[in-house]
Amino acid sequence: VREETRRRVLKAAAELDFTPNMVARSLAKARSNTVGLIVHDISDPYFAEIARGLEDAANQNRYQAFVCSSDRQVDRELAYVRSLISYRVDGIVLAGGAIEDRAYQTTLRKLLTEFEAQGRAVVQLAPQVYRSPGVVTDNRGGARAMTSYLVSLGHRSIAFVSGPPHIRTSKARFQGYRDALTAAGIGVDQSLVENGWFTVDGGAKAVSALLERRPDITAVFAANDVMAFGALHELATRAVEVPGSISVAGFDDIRMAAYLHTPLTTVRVPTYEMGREGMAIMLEVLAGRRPRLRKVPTEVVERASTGPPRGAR
Amino acid sequence: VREETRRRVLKAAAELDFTPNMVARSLAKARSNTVGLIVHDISDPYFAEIARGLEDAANQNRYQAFVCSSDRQVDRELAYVRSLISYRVDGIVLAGGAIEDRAYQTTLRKLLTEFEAQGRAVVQLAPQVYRSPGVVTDNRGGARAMTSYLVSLGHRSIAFVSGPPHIRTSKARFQGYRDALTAAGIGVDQSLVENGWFTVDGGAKAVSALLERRPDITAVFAANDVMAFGALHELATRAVEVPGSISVAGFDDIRMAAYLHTPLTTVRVPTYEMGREGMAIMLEVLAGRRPRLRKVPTEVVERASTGPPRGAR
DNA sequence: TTGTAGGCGTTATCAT
DNA sequence: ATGATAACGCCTACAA
Repeated sequence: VREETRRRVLKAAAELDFTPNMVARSLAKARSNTVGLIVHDISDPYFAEIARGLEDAANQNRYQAFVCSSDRQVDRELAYVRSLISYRVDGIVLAGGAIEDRAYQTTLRKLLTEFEAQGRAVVQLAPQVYRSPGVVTDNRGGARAMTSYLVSLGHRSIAFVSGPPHIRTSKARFQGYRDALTAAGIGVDQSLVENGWFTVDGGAKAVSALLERRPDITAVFAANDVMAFGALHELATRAVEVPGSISVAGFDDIRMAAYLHTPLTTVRVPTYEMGREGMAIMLEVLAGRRPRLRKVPTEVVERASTGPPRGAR
Repeated sequence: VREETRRRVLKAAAELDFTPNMVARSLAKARSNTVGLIVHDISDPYFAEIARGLEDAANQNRYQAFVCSSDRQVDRELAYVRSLISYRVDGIVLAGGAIEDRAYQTTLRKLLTEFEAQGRAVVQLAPQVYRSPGVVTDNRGGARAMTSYLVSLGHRSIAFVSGPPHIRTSKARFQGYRDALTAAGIGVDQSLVENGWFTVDGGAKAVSALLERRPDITAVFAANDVMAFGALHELATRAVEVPGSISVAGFDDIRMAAYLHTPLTTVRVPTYEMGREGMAIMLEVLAGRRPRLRKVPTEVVERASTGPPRGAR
């Protein structure tokens, strides 16, 4: 381009304060520079942190991100996927764990296969049944490590507050709990397990139910941090000492976890980084490469909410 | 439309599994059915809850929402606004408080005025200098009410953990604090005020600094809940009893506030509803109406973190 | 009721 | 290096 022409064009653009129209560009290029992020609930700190990571990476690459909260409902999830496809997003990031539902899975696979066939990208940030690149945490391993840690502290009656039963992540974390108990020669007792729906309130209620049923428990392992919050609150309400009387552990290491009155022992999941990484992987796919699904290791973060069982030593 | 034709079209559409192209539709209609939500940080629970409210309302009206975290930086904020305009969003929702910066304000006004001139909508969910419909909370009144409440409990040395100085919301909440102290015949002492940047960590550090400087304080009023979290944590670390030795109050009433070890006394702000309402207002504007800026009252929610000053009774 | 032409603002292609 | 033209997929308007 000749220098003078260049100058003239730029000047004219400035005078008419020309604003490029991404819609027209998207239509012409068949690329929209947008991503869709499907989460279970953007107001859940875990997903909010992932969203922030994804957004930062997207923004740095001149992408805009749509955020979609499905509340783990299959119809809403599919409606969002369809909508994102209509909007011709370049990629879809599945941040929540797979929902176990046959019909849903079939439809989802069909939609996403077709989507990818058009040169677009699907990235997962939690175990999905649909095969796609992404980065997922070792849910089972993390839960196993945490349970083993509690066992090593001397606990034998460890309650488990689980996530919703139809979510794959819930199942994996429960399996890790079972693995460790089995390995320690302690069986899994169903009366020690209660669903907390991955919510604060659910966590509080679950602990309440568990205490009624099994007053002998010395530790509570909540399958995510928000439920652990609820659990801690319920215990505080009942004036049960933590960790003196009951130890509490969580999973995810959301930012607030370190700032609780009794800082929470938990399994670290690098949420923000996963979000960033998710976008990076998407760009790779769009560039024609074929990154693999990566599994990031988890790590037990010991804080003040856990200790030996009461009566011990 | 004739019934048979209709059937034939639908059948053909199904066979070719036709997916409407929103990009093309947007170009043709000059309406994209998308909204941009600009927040300070989507991983901050306050904004995440607003986002969820907005998203729900958007979704129900077949809109998709872009989320943009500016970190309260003027350049990022403007870049996001420009980007959203490029993407031809139908509306922009400003969820964060105004950033006090002359050049930024001027540019923002220019961009948004032009944007609105094209039949698009701007909605504010926090006091902006740009005039637009929306719903904002009574920050000053809420802070005044909370401070008065603390005074009524008998407190005289009330520390204030403020938000970033260049944010209008910070200023309003500080003014409310000052109003109440002045009304009570207690002057504002700058050594009782410390910036906590609206972050958990900032809140913890601020309390730390305040305790060094003014060991005589009997109450801490944090200008938002996340800073109050940090404050509570710092106090717990130092084994300072709450509310026995020091009372703590927050602002916003984010969901977690009720679930802390010591449930937090705070000023309720209906975040989720504000998000929903923001989208509703936007649709009104787009429908040609001219809704006014609404102010929602705030309310002090008394919980366990506050009580009379130590020594009193 | 159905069919057809033009335009939305870009990009890509092909001539000049 | 530059200019002209045909897509991109949908919508609106008008004609048949």
